[in-house]
Amino acid sequence: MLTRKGKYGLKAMILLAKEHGHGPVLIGDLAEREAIPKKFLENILLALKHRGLVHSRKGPHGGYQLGRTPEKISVGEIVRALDGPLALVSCVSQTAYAPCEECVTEKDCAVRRVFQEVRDETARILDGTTLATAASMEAR
Amino acid sequence: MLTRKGKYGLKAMILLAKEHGHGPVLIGDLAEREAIPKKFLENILLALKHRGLVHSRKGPHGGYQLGRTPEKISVGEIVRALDGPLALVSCVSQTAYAPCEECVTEKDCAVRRVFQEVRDETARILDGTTLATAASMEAR
DNA sequence: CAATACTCTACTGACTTTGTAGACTTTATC
DNA sequence: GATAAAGTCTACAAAGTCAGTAGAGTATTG
Repeated sequence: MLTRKGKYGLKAMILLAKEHGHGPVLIGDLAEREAIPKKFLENILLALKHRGLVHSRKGPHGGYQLGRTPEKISVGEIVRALDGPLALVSCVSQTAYAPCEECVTEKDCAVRRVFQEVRDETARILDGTTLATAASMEAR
Repeated sequence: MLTRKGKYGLKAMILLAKEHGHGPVLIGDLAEREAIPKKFLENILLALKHRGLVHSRKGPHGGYQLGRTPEKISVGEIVRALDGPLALVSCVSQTAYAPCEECVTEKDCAVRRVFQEVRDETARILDGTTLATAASMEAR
């Protein structure tokens, strides 16, 4: 499941993509426009900031902006930053590989092979979709 | 994430597929061969039984067998039975659709569109892989 | 300096996951 | 029909995760 954290984060990032080039947006504005609890969104944006996906400015006229242009930020990056690896089993994760404890024969584990394919397709879609694409899907 | 329940269930089912036609297999044997806690596996097999994916026989010479031939049971069915819907967001689930509470404009929600595609690909792979295929991936 | 706005850590309640316990039912065999 | 084998079912518990809140701290503008 995509957690609320991930969903909220994606929605906020898409909104920031739409506002890209128009100066920083306040957490409060983001929270209100997307109906996200403000304090929760603070945590989310902070995590995104630590990954360099957003930049922030404090003080009056502060707020958040995308860390890169919308064309250069993928949905996959955001999901990984907030919800962790895309892989459904750790033994097929690219970003957080870990062998299954009990799995002796990883090489020919059918579960692994099938979920490797799922991961690859998921990554293809999510890493192939940028914020620019996502933003353009929505009516203004 | 695929839960342990799902992973254990898949492994047990693949083993049952390999043993298909050779009579019932004991829970204890399944548990030992796949290093699954026996009591936990009981619950898992029970859930699979309630979905008709396995048949059981009590008493001496009892045990579990597949409810259908390995060609007619998909990995997707097993995952759904044990871990629930494949969709990462409820608003794109085929088996358990539910609109996002906060989402006003479902029609042009970019998150939804992207995860719709992910769900469809995931379902294509998992529903398209049968236990027969999975079993044949593994060396005997 | 005062107000604005982001930063960071820690906490909490609810829920889910991963098991375990134990009493019960059915079936085969002697 | 007694006995042992084996699955059935409900309930419980510990640990972990999720969703959200609290509050003190820091940087910036004017």
